[in-house]
Amino acid sequence: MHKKSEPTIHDIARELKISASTVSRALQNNPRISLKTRERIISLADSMGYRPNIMASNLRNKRSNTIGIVVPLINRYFFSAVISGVEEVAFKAGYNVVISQSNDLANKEISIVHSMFANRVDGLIISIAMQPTNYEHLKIFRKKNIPLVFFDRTVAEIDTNKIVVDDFMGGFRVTQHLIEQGYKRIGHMAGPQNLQTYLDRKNGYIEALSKNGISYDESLVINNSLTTEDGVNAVQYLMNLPNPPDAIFCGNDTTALSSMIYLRDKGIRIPEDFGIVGFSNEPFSKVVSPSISTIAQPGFLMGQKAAELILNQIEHKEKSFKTLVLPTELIVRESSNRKKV
Amino acid sequence: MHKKSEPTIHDIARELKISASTVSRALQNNPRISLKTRERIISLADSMGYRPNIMASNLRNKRSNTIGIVVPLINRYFFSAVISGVEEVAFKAGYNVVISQSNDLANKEISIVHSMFANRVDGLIISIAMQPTNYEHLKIFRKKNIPLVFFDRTVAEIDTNKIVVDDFMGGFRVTQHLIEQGYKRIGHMAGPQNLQTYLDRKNGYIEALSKNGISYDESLVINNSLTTEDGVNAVQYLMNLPNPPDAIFCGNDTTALSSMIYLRDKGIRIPEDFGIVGFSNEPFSKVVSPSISTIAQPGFLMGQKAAELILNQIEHKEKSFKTLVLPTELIVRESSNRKKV
DNA sequence: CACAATTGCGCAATCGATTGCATAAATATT
DNA sequence: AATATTTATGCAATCGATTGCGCAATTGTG
Repeated sequence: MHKKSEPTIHDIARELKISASTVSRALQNNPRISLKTRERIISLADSMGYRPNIMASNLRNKRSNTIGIVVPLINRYFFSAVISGVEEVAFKAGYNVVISQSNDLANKEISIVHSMFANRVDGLIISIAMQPTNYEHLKIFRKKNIPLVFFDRTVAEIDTNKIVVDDFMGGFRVTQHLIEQGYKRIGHMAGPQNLQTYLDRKNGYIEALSKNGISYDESLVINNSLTTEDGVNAVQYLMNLPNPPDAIFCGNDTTALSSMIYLRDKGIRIPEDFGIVGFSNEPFSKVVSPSISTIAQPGFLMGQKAAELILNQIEHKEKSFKTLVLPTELIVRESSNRKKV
Repeated sequence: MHKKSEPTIHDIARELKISASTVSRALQNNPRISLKTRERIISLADSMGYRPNIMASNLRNKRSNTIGIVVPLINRYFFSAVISGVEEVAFKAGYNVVISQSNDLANKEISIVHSMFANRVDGLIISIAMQPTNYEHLKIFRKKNIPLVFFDRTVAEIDTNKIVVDDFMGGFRVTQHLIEQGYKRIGHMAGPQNLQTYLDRKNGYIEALSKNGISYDESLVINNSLTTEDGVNAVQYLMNLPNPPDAIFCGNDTTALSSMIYLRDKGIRIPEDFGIVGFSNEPFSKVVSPSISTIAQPGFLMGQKAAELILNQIEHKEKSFKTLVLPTELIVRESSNRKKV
């Protein structure tokens, strides 16, 4: 905070020998104040470099003009795209955005969410951490009726606004595409199965197999945390099976890449011998060689929608909840395109 | 804000038939309150689900417990890494971080910075927009003595804490490396020259040429905004010169990549016929093919340092300013490594 | 011209937590 | 036992902006 205290409406009032109420009203363009007085006030305020103390205003108005956003990791393309979208919409509506990252740890998430609550954010937008917990910290928001929006990774047992991409269709399309490309044994690297997102993708995968009369072989599905190392370990394991797969649908682009590099180093040709598809369309997936087929998730749009939803709840007291399902797009690139579609 | 108003210290006081002062002190573990009373208060506070209203506390204490951070674009690896570093340190110290992006537009930056001021952030960490302006909005912070830290893109005329990477050495090393690799005519794609960062890189480039007895040819230097398209246009232009370069030092990895793709499509072999080095070590530069040599900037570390500096100013009223110069690291990859070092 | 309606502004309480000073009670000191 | 000291708590002002209510001055109406 500032050493030299800032001018307040009282300073302006004293100078002009009027009351602080009048100053406050004038600055809000309240019609109860005459044009002449208002002009005197605004002109003095300008020359004094007056800036309203938003903390005081917020306290009185019982709102913080702030939206909280919690992501697993800020420094990840998809999440920073979402943040960027939220920020854009929120800023235009006169809101601030405070962000925090959970690092995918339940305890940090709980601590962050409590802090956001104590700061009286007007609403919270969150994509939950991988590490499972009981979500009591989030249920508080529902209990107190503070707008809450989940995006991407949601909590089924909490009824509120949610925005997800169509993970089921994403998983389905990826698998369908691999089948159409003539791959016969398709594995799947799934994420933590406590997250709906990853469950849906897997279900889409299973559905596509079934529709094509391919029996679902559970031994080809690996549940891991989708880190670079996990990717390597998983393909290594899969390729050592008696009957290894000839394609894999990876839960994200990171594992798609690390799998690809591992296989390439083993002399396996992509996509001729082995097909790979990722998920999320990280920027690198377009520029690596071979480029990686993947599912595009509209991160920026998702952020904008999340902000719009929460602003609706905050400002119009919208009561009904919806779950927005944004479309995903299959992007076919080299890593799975052996028929050169 | 909440419909059902939250319990306050007054509610606790009333229930316990004591004063709000006592409650406030007890919750701060003030030794003036007896253990017995404190325990009663804390236990009741817990059972009521009491959470202090930080806005009220902040108003009274004349601090916001909030650090503002402004970046050109959240959704860029380097900047989100910095944000991540700031967030980590700030959170541990009990501060919130509010972020905004300028989209490299001067007007949005001004608007954001004013908003941060009105919100009484305890300190501001900023990397300025490319679009030049007079920086009056930032000088206010100095005038009012609100801690201000520049990172990466700084303003020379404002005396305050700054954190930069050693751009000069970065530019120097890149150029030296290209020379050592036997490239003879080295071009440079420089960014907007109103930013010190890019000036320093260019000066490093010039110095390396000079040290190696190579005359500086201004026609090989292009000043642009370093977008993907700029990169294509620049190499296209350079390659059409009567005496084109055989290597280029690009101001960022984005242009290095787009240049590379353009040249590859023209049948020019990288690095055999033409050497390319970028700047910033974007994640993709490691995984593209050929992989791109670049300069690593420690974004996360920079964020941590920025947060430490500003917390020092806020909490210990540190008066002296320093400019931290973080080391850069040349990462030699395929795009410039024709001698296979 | 008397009364009503409108306009312009101020008083004082409020939001919730904090804190200097005062007071009361308990304990220590001589 | 009387005074000094310590301990425990309360009173009331404060941070800066907002707003319901009321009052006075101005303008309008019959």
